Amino acid sequence: MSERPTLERFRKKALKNPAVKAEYDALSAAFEMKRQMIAMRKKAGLTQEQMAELLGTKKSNISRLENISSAISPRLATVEDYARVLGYTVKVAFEPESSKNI
Amino acid sequence: MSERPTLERFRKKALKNPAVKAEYDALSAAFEMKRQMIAMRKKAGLTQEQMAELLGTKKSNISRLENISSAISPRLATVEDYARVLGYTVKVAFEPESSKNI
DNA sequence: TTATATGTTATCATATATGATAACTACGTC
DNA sequence: GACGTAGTTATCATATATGATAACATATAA
Repeated sequence: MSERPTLERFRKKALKNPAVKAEYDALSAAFEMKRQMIAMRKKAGLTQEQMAELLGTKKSNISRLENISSAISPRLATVEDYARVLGYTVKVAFEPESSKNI
Repeated sequence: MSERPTLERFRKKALKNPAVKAEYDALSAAFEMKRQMIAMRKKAGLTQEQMAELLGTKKSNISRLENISSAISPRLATVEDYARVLGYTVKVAFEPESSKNI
């Protein structure tokens, strides 16, 4: 099996179009989330290397996790671990698409 | 390499203790999130099988995703896909642990 | 009873996230 | 220039999420 015809597949394919990717990033939860994660880390006065040590990993992995342009969609547990060592908890909320301007 | 000494490892190990697991579930973002996901699907009047079709997968996978007791920590993209077909967007928020009672 | 619908669970295969390492850029500072 | 700091990127290995299939439980209806 080479390609699975899922929404996920479509997503990956569409993201190869730079214009689509930019639009998608702006809408994706990951985009704003990563910005918040970086802000939290910096507010705590930590470098990626220090953050990596707190999480038992390496700075390169933290960089990948925080990178906006990264194609990875992290596991919820990874985001929770990151937040926890900074003293935060994670809340996931769902908003109806129809409610455009909150 | 058999065991990686990460927080994730610790988490997996601790979860084998039922009491720890119950406590952890109550605190984990995934716990409440999955409850919301199920509620959204039912509000839309969809079965797991219909949901699976919308997402290009199978009902057994939807069941696993929605299952509270499941040890899986889904990818953010998976949660977003699930929400999208139901007409929702996903927001991830971080709350300081010190703010106990919101 | 026999179906049918809905959801669960187990298993295996595949895709993807994550870990580790190394090399690299860019920036200051000396 | 050399040196250190902070972050990035590429690569490979491993862990885990996800896909598909099948079997199962349970309820409801006929």
